[in-house]
Amino acid sequence: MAINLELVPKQKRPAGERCCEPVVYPDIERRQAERMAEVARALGDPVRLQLVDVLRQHAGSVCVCELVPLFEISQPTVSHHLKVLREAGIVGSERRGLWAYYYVLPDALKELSTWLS
Amino acid sequence: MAINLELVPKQKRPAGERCCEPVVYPDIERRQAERMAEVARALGDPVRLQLVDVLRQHAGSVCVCELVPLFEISQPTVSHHLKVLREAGIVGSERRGLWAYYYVLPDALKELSTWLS
DNA sequence: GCTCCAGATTGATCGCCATCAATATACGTA
DNA sequence: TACGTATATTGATGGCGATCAATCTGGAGC
Repeated sequence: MAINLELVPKQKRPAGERCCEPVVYPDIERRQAERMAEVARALGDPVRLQLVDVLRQHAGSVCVCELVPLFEISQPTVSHHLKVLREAGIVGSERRGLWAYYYVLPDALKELSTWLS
Repeated sequence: MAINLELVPKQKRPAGERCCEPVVYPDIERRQAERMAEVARALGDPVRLQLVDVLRQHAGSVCVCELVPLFEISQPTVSHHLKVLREAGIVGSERRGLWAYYYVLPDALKELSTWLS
Protein backbone atom coordinates (compact mmCIF):
# COMPACT_ATOMS: atom_id res chain seq x y z
CA MET A 1 0.00 0.00 0.00
CA ALA A 2 2.58 2.54 1.01
CA ILE A 3 5.03 3.26 -1.76
CA ASN A 4 8.75 3.58 -1.35
CA LEU A 5 9.51 6.53 -3.52
CA GLU A 6 13.27 6.05 -3.60
CA LEU A 7 13.87 6.03 -7.30
CA VAL A 8 17.14 4.10 -7.28
CA PRO A 9 16.50 0.93 -5.35
CA LYS A 10 19.65 -0.58 -3.94
CA GLN A 11 19.89 -4.25 -4.60
CA LYS A 12 22.70 -6.74 -4.73
CA ARG A 13 23.24 -8.41 -8.09
CA PRO A 14 25.38 -11.28 -9.25
CA ALA A 15 28.67 -9.70 -10.30
CA GLY A 16 28.93 -8.87 -13.97
CA GLU A 17 25.32 -9.64 -14.75
CA ARG A 18 22.08 -7.74 -14.57
CA CYS A 19 18.55 -8.73 -15.24
CA CYS A 20 17.36 -5.53 -16.90
CA GLU A 21 17.65 -1.80 -17.08
CA PRO A 22 18.08 -0.78 -13.48
CA VAL A 23 15.83 2.20 -12.82
CA VAL A 24 12.11 1.67 -12.79
CA TYR A 25 9.53 3.68 -10.95
CA PRO A 26 5.81 4.43 -11.04
CA ASP A 27 4.76 7.39 -13.10
CA ILE A 28 1.64 8.00 -11.08
CA GLU A 29 1.76 9.12 -7.50
CA ARG A 30 0.55 7.17 -4.57
CA ARG A 31 -2.46 9.38 -3.96
CA GLN A 32 -3.56 9.21 -7.54
CA ALA A 33 -3.15 5.44 -7.48
CA GLU A 34 -5.29 5.25 -4.37
CA ARG A 35 -8.04 7.38 -5.90
CA MET A 36 -8.14 5.41 -9.12
CA ALA A 37 -7.99 2.11 -7.26
CA GLU A 38 -10.97 3.19 -5.18
CA VAL A 39 -12.98 3.84 -8.34
CA ALA A 40 -11.82 0.57 -9.90
CA ARG A 41 -12.75 -1.35 -6.76
CA ALA A 42 -16.23 0.16 -6.85
CA LEU A 43 -16.57 -1.01 -10.44
CA GLY A 44 -15.22 -4.43 -9.54
CA ASP A 45 -18.59 -6.04 -9.03
CA PRO A 46 -20.83 -7.09 -11.94
CA VAL A 47 -23.95 -5.69 -10.33
CA ARG A 48 -22.37 -2.30 -9.72
CA LEU A 49 -20.90 -2.23 -13.20
CA GLN A 50 -24.33 -2.82 -14.69
CA LEU A 51 -25.91 -0.26 -12.38
CA VAL A 52 -23.45 2.32 -13.68
CA ASP A 53 -24.12 1.12 -17.22
CA VAL A 54 -27.85 1.63 -16.83
CA LEU A 55 -27.41 5.05 -15.29
CA ARG A 56 -25.03 6.11 -18.03
CA GLN A 57 -27.61 5.31 -20.67
CA HIS A 58 -30.01 7.79 -19.20
CA ALA A 59 -29.35 11.47 -19.50
CA GLY A 60 -31.29 12.17 -16.33
CA SER A 61 -31.67 10.08 -13.24
CA VAL A 62 -33.23 6.68 -12.69
CA CYS A 63 -35.57 5.62 -9.92
CA VAL A 64 -34.36 2.90 -7.56
CA CYS A 65 -37.66 1.11 -8.08
CA GLU A 66 -36.60 0.59 -11.70
CA LEU A 67 -33.20 -0.71 -10.76
CA VAL A 68 -34.15 -3.30 -8.16
CA PRO A 69 -36.12 -5.67 -10.45
CA LEU A 70 -33.27 -5.80 -12.96
CA PHE A 71 -31.24 -7.99 -10.63
CA GLU A 72 -31.91 -11.20 -8.77
CA ILE A 73 -30.74 -9.74 -5.51
CA SER A 74 -32.69 -8.19 -2.67
CA GLN A 75 -33.59 -4.52 -2.43
CA PRO A 76 -31.24 -3.93 0.54
CA THR A 77 -28.35 -5.35 -1.47
CA VAL A 78 -29.08 -3.03 -4.39
CA SER A 79 -29.22 -0.18 -1.90
CA HIS A 80 -25.86 -1.27 -0.54
CA HIS A 81 -24.29 -1.30 -4.01
CA LEU A 82 -25.64 2.16 -4.74
CA LYS A 83 -24.14 3.36 -1.48
CA VAL A 84 -20.74 1.96 -2.47
CA LEU A 85 -20.96 3.77 -5.80
CA ARG A 86 -22.01 6.98 -4.08
CA GLU A 87 -19.15 6.80 -1.58
CA ALA A 88 -16.71 6.25 -4.43
CA GLY A 89 -17.96 9.46 -6.00
CA ILE A 90 -19.31 7.70 -9.06
CA VAL A 91 -23.01 8.42 -8.63
CA GLY A 92 -25.17 10.99 -6.93
CA SER A 93 -28.70 10.66 -5.59
CA GLU A 94 -31.72 12.78 -5.07
CA ARG A 95 -34.95 12.17 -3.25
CA ARG A 96 -38.31 13.17 -4.71
CA GLY A 97 -41.23 12.19 -2.58
CA LEU A 98 -41.21 8.48 -1.88
CA TRP A 99 -38.70 7.75 -4.58
CA ALA A 100 -34.96 8.05 -4.83
CA TYR A 101 -33.19 8.77 -8.09
CA TYR A 102 -29.59 8.04 -8.97
CA TYR A 103 -27.41 9.52 -11.68
CA VAL A 104 -23.80 9.26 -12.78
CA LEU A 105 -21.57 12.14 -11.78
CA PRO A 106 -20.13 13.37 -15.05
CA ASP A 107 -16.42 13.55 -14.21
CA ALA A 108 -16.30 10.61 -11.88
CA LEU A 109 -14.73 8.14 -14.28
CA LYS A 110 -12.59 10.59 -16.17
CA GLU A 111 -9.31 10.06 -14.36
CA LEU A 112 -9.42 6.29 -14.57
CA SER A 113 -10.62 6.41 -18.14
CA THR A 114 -7.77 8.70 -19.15
CA TRP A 115 -5.18 6.55 -17.45
CA LEU A 116 -6.57 3.42 -19.11
CA SER A 117 -6.49 4.79 -22.64
CA MET B 1 -24.71 -11.45 -9.52
CA ALA B 2 -27.14 -13.24 -11.79
CA ILE B 3 -29.15 -10.84 -13.89
CA ASN B 4 -32.86 -11.05 -14.50
CA LEU B 5 -33.08 -10.34 -18.17
CA GLU B 6 -36.81 -9.71 -18.25
CA LEU B 7 -36.92 -6.33 -19.85
CA VAL B 8 -40.30 -5.23 -18.57
CA PRO B 9 -40.29 -5.73 -14.84
CA LYS B 10 -43.74 -6.12 -13.34
CA GLN B 11 -44.19 -4.01 -10.30
CA LYS B 12 -47.17 -2.59 -8.49
CA ARG B 13 -47.37 1.17 -8.44
CA PRO B 14 -49.61 3.63 -6.67
CA ALA B 15 -52.61 4.16 -8.97
CA GLY B 16 -52.32 7.12 -11.29
CA GLU B 17 -48.72 7.89 -10.44
CA ARG B 18 -45.37 6.70 -11.63
CA CYS B 19 -41.87 7.49 -10.55
CA CYS B 20 -40.22 7.56 -13.96
CA GLU B 21 -40.13 6.17 -17.45
CA PRO B 22 -40.92 2.52 -16.97
CA VAL B 23 -38.46 0.49 -19.04
CA VAL B 24 -34.85 0.40 -18.02
CA TYR B 25 -32.35 -2.32 -18.69
CA PRO B 26 -28.61 -2.85 -18.86
CA ASP B 27 -27.02 -2.34 -22.23
CA ILE B 28 -24.17 -4.68 -21.52
CA GLU B 29 -24.66 -8.38 -21.04
CA ARG B 30 -24.02 -10.27 -17.90
CA ARG B 31 -20.92 -12.02 -19.22
CA GLN B 32 -19.40 -8.80 -20.44
CA ALA B 33 -20.14 -7.20 -17.07
CA GLU B 34 -18.45 -10.08 -15.31
CA ARG B 35 -15.34 -9.84 -17.49
CA MET B 36 -15.02 -6.10 -17.06
CA ALA B 37 -15.70 -6.34 -13.33
CA GLU B 38 -12.93 -8.91 -13.04
CA VAL B 39 -10.48 -6.52 -14.69
CA ALA B 40 -11.70 -3.63 -12.56
CA ARG B 41 -11.36 -5.68 -9.39
CA ALA B 42 -7.79 -6.56 -10.35
CA LEU B 43 -7.07 -2.85 -10.75
CA GLY B 44 -8.81 -2.08 -7.48
CA ASP B 45 -5.66 -2.13 -5.37
CA PRO B 46 -3.14 0.73 -5.37
CA VAL B 47 -0.16 -1.61 -5.55
CA ARG B 48 -1.53 -3.46 -8.55
CA LEU B 49 -2.51 -0.24 -10.24
CA GLN B 50 1.04 1.05 -9.89
CA LEU B 51 2.48 -2.27 -11.02
CA VAL B 52 0.45 -1.98 -14.20
CA ASP B 53 1.49 1.64 -14.52
CA VAL B 54 5.18 0.73 -14.32
CA LEU B 55 4.79 -2.08 -16.82
CA ARG B 56 2.90 0.15 -19.23
CA GLN B 57 5.74 2.65 -19.27
CA HIS B 58 8.13 0.04 -20.57
CA ALA B 59 7.80 -1.21 -24.10
CA GLY B 60 9.33 -4.54 -23.17
CA SER B 61 9.12 -6.46 -19.94
CA VAL B 62 10.33 -5.64 -16.45
CA CYS B 63 12.15 -7.91 -14.05
CA VAL B 64 10.41 -8.77 -10.78
CA CYS B 65 13.60 -7.83 -8.95
CA GLU B 66 13.04 -4.26 -10.13
CA LEU B 67 9.43 -4.23 -9.02
CA VAL B 68 9.79 -5.55 -5.48
CA PRO B 69 11.87 -2.65 -4.05
CA LEU B 70 9.39 -0.07 -5.35
CA PHE B 71 6.91 -1.05 -2.68
CA GLU B 72 7.08 -1.39 1.06
CA ILE B 73 5.59 -4.85 0.96
CA SER B 74 7.22 -8.23 1.00
CA GLN B 75 8.35 -10.14 -2.08
CA PRO B 76 5.65 -12.82 -1.65
CA THR B 77 2.99 -10.13 -1.59
CA VAL B 78 4.29 -8.58 -4.80
CA SER B 79 4.29 -12.05 -6.30
CA HIS B 80 0.70 -12.48 -5.18
CA HIS B 81 -0.36 -9.21 -6.81
CA LEU B 82 1.36 -10.16 -10.05
CA LYS B 83 -0.49 -13.46 -9.96
CA VAL B 84 -3.82 -11.67 -9.55
CA LEU B 85 -2.99 -9.47 -12.54
CA ARG B 86 -1.93 -12.49 -14.58
CA GLU B 87 -5.11 -14.41 -13.76
CA ALA B 88 -7.17 -11.38 -14.76
CA GLY B 89 -5.47 -11.46 -18.14
CA ILE B 90 -3.84 -8.07 -17.66
CA VAL B 91 -0.19 -9.11 -17.65
CA GLY B 92 1.90 -11.94 -18.97
CA SER B 93 5.16 -13.32 -17.66
CA GLU B 94 8.26 -14.98 -18.99
CA ARG B 95 11.16 -16.66 -17.29
CA ARG B 96 14.74 -16.06 -18.38
CA GLY B 97 17.29 -17.84 -16.28
CA LEU B 98 16.89 -16.91 -12.67
CA TRP B 99 14.71 -13.93 -13.40
CA ALA B 100 11.06 -13.48 -14.21
CA TYR B 101 9.81 -10.70 -16.44
CA TYR B 102 6.31 -9.26 -16.60
CA TYR B 103 4.65 -7.26 -19.34
CA VAL B 104 1.22 -5.82 -20.02
CA LEU B 105 -0.89 -7.75 -22.49
CA PRO B 106 -1.77 -5.21 -25.15
CA ASP B 107 -5.52 -5.74 -25.45
CA ALA B 108 -6.19 -6.55 -21.83
CA LEU B 109 -7.60 -3.20 -20.80
CA LYS B 110 -9.26 -2.37 -24.09
CA GLU B 111 -12.79 -3.51 -23.28
CA LEU B 112 -12.98 -1.71 -19.95
CA SER B 113 -11.30 1.36 -21.42
CA THR B 114 -13.78 1.51 -24.28
CA TRP B 115 -16.74 1.12 -21.97
CA LEU B 116 -15.43 3.85 -19.67
CA SER B 117 -14.92 6.43 -22.38
C1' DG C 1 26.72 -33.78 -6.33
C1' DC C 2 26.17 -29.12 -3.38
C1' DT C 3 25.20 -24.18 -2.66
C1' DC C 4 23.27 -19.80 -3.62
C1' DC C 5 19.86 -17.00 -5.49
C1' DA C 6 15.12 -15.34 -7.66
C1' DG C 7 10.70 -16.15 -7.50
C1' DA C 8 6.50 -18.84 -6.39
C1' DT C 9 3.75 -21.28 -3.13
C1' DT C 10 1.84 -22.52 1.40
C1' DG C 11 -0.47 -21.70 5.67
C1' DA C 12 -2.11 -18.61 8.90
C1' DT C 13 -4.29 -14.30 10.38
C1' DC C 14 -7.14 -10.38 10.05
C1' DG C 15 -10.17 -7.46 8.01
C1' DC C 16 -13.31 -6.35 4.51
C1' DC C 17 -17.24 -7.43 1.38
C1' DA C 18 -21.67 -9.43 -0.65
C1' DT C 19 -25.72 -11.02 0.84
C1' DC C 20 -30.05 -11.52 3.36
C1' DA C 21 -33.89 -11.00 6.90
C1' DA C 22 -35.51 -7.85 9.88
C1' DT C 23 -36.15 -3.34 11.15
C1' DA C 24 -36.08 1.61 10.76
C1' DT C 25 -37.00 5.95 8.39
C1' DA C 26 -39.48 9.05 5.73
C1' DC C 27 -42.99 10.34 2.80
C1' DG C 28 -47.89 10.30 0.81
C1' DT C 29 -52.65 9.53 1.52
C1' DA C 30 -56.90 8.75 3.67
C1' DT D 1 -53.75 10.31 13.29
C1' DA D 2 -53.02 5.97 11.20
C1' DC D 3 -51.58 3.14 7.36
C1' DG D 4 -49.11 1.75 3.34
C1' DT D 5 -45.11 2.19 0.44
C1' DA D 6 -40.08 3.17 -1.10
C1' DT D 7 -35.71 3.21 0.39
C1' DA D 8 -32.04 2.95 3.90
C1' DT D 9 -29.88 0.86 7.82
C1' DT D 10 -28.69 -2.84 11.03
C1' DG D 11 -26.92 -7.24 12.41
C1' DA D 12 -25.40 -11.58 11.19
C1' DT D 13 -22.96 -14.84 8.22
C1' DG D 14 -19.96 -16.89 4.87
C1' DG D 15 -16.43 -16.12 1.82
C1' DC D 16 -12.74 -13.72 -0.24
C1' DG D 17 -8.50 -10.87 -0.20
C1' DA D 18 -4.02 -8.59 1.55
C1' DT D 19 -0.32 -9.59 4.13
C1' DC D 20 3.64 -12.03 6.18
C1' DA D 21 6.95 -15.80 7.69
C1' DA D 22 8.32 -19.96 6.25
C1' DT D 23 9.11 -23.08 2.76
C1' DC D 24 9.47 -24.86 -1.86
C1' DT D 25 11.15 -24.86 -6.80
C1' DG D 26 14.22 -24.49 -10.24
C1' DG D 27 18.17 -22.46 -12.53
C1' DA D 28 23.40 -21.08 -12.31
C1' DG D 29 27.76 -21.99 -10.91
C1' DC D 30 31.21 -24.40 -8.41
